[in-house]
Amino acid sequence: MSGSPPAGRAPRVTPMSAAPTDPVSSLRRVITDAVAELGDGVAEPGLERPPRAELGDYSSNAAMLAAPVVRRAPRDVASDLAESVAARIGADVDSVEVAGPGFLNLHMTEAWMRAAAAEVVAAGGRFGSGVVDEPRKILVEFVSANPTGPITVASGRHAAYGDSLARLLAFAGHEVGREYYINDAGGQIRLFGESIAARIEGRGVPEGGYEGDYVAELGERIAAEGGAVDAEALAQRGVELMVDSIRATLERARVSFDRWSSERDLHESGAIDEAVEALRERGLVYESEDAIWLRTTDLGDDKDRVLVKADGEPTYFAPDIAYHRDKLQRGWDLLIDVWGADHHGYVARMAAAMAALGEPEGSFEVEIMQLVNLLEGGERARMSKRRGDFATLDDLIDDIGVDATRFFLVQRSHETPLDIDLELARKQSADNPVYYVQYAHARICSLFRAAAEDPDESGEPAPAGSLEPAERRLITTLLEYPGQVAHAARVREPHAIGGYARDVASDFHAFYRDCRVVGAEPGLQAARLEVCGAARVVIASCLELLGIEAPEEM
RNA sequence: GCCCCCGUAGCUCAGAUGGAUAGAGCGCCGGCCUUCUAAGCCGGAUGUCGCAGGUUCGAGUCCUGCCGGGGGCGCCA
Repeated sequence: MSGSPPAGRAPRVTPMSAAPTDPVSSLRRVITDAVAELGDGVAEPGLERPPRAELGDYSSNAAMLAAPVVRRAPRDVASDLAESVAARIGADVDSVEVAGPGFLNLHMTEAWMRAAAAEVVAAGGRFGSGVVDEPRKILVEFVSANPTGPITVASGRHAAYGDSLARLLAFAGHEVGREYYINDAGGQIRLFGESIAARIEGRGVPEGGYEGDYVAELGERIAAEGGAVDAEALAQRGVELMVDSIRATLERARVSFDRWSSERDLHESGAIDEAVEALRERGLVYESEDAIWLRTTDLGDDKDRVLVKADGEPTYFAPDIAYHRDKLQRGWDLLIDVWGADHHGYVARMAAAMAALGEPEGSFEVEIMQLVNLLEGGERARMSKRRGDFATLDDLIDDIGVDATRFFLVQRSHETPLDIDLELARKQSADNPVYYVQYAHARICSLFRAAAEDPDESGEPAPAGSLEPAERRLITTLLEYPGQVAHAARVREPHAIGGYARDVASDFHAFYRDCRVVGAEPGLQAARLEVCGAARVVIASCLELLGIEAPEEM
């Protein structure tokens, strides 16, 4: 495999350069300013939703944080802050109350709520984006499954996670690249070629070789093409075909890459030798027992590691270092690698290598993925690429569809083992969270269609007292979105977006029950439609981050 | 032995710098369609947050030890 195939196309979320303002950020700023007046040294106050709606729309622990600094009782500080905050916000707040141990509870006005919904609609697809303080150039490397077999469900989880993470980081405001590293050199590839040769010749595959039916199919296909059939040529051609097939599967899953990097290229270009040389210049390389070692113990690893084996062949480690060096030389300042749990023991070594290359701490991260189990009536399927009995990502997509596949694969934190209940994933009902969220979106679109038939052209403002609790709750949840994005991006957890989307859908369905939209009195229909519009913006945005379609009707 | 992850409702899991009465889904029981999509909504039951200490005005969250589960510790990739 040489060269880089063109990147596939997937929907991208537009990154924003300037940090936008949003209603919640503005409130947060007011609190911060009020606290700053009390003196220095107070930690950044929190602004969150209180546990019960009666307590207010927003709650801050500012007074409790300030109390020890100014040496006064929390509730005492709180009452002063409450006055100051109320004055700063002005007409948008109904009241600022002191509650419990010293919380500041804010009750916002109806007008503020409705204006906030309008802001969301105005921001559209940009709402929630560009929330990161310090944008970085981040390269996410993920999947990178060996090109010796089809993409399994486990690799599919890497794909869904890595792709959503890349979308999320870009949306949050980082510059993001996505890359697949093809391990097209070394012993496994040799074995792969020998396995194909064996199948062509009708022999059994060699010890530890690849036995799946796809190997025989590859053999037939390559044999039909004619040309050389030695094991090395077979391996090369086999890898090419496998990579094509892997790319097709991933694109089907709406996962694309900006670049496919080849390990073989690193061998041929001399990049590996250069990397070893660079390490040698730093005095971290030595020879022992005919092998070449990297002194990783100086950099946090628990033993030194071999770069070049006694037989003169590089280990897997050496090209990996060369590859990471190349990524940095291409201008990325943070490399995020998504690895399987079985590579956990490799993290310290790679981090040591990065340090050996002189990279500052914080320029390399590894996200470790846990396994996926498919459940069907309690039965578990174990997945192994070496044998022929694995479950492929294509199989899963055929079974439950792309949307459900993507949603379920990022439903849990990537570092937690995942069980997928196929029966549930197949179900087209409210039990299935994918359809639950999509249905909310379709329902909103349906409302807009109905409203177009019966438009509210009164131009009146919404009547006073018309903001129902369910409506207030929905708007407040929608306004959380920028914070949700910032948090999910910071902790590299796109699954949080899925959970949040479900909350939005749930609040929307409750709103739908309590608040008549089409046919409401003049002024109110338009105002409520604005809330629906805001909900549609946020749900569509969440779904896009997850690579899931937002249907207009179902 | 060393390192990493995990232990929260019957099940699967959320719980962001420590904050108010620890949440959701599934499952179970019972209700709701002559009005905007019932792929929806509402109500009900269930917790020594693995155990024991410690720090704190306050601990599921932080610290220490222990118990239990998973994974990793190759001149394989």
